Amino acid sequence: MPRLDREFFSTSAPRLARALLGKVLVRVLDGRRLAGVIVETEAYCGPRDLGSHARGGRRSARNEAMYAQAGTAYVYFTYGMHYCMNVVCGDVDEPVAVLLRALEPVEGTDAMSVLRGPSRGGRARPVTDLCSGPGKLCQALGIDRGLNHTDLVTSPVLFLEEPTRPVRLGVRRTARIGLGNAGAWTHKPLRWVVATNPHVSKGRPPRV
DNA sequence: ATGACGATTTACT
DNA sequence: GTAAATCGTCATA
Repeated sequence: MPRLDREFFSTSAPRLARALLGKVLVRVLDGRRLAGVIVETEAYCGPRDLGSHARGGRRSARNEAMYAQAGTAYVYFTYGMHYCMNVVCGDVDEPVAVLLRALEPVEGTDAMSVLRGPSRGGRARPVTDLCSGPGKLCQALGIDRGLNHTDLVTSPVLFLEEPTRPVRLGVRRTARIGLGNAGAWTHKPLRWVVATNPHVSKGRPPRV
């Protein structure tokens, strides 16, 4: 399927967050394709956004990728044990990005299951537990700090594609998950969810 | 140098 | 529902 190009990513965070729903995230690992349809995203809207790592214009080694060109991956480590992946958008030096929060696995689910590790009792994980959260999807696709700054437009191992088939969408917007005190930005509807899809994160069920 | 905390997940009461 | 796990980053001194 055709890859998403630079132009696709060169927009605002809210527009990209909406546009990414239904697109396919592909990770090539050991020559195998691991892929999932994006079903949940969050927009981070620049220096004014008090929920963003770039709030107040913060710029450091950790969030440097947010300032790169559209189509760059921003992967960061958090809580001492999890990675989260963003797709950078906007212009160079403008720190705006979209957090990928959940995928519906479509290729390589067996490999994802291994990467996620055994669930309680050693049984196989339900497929809905493979990529239903920002940390989970990074673990399931083998995404870690080594992929920070990856150019999703040109990389052979991490990129985005159009879906093979049209995706049924029932899009809802809610407040973002897990923010500390983000002031007036805490409750802005900057999370996009395919509400009817069982692979969304458990953070906060969307109203249907 | 030190301490608080985080765009989370999991297990346990 | 509550708490533990676990460590890099950032603010404060």
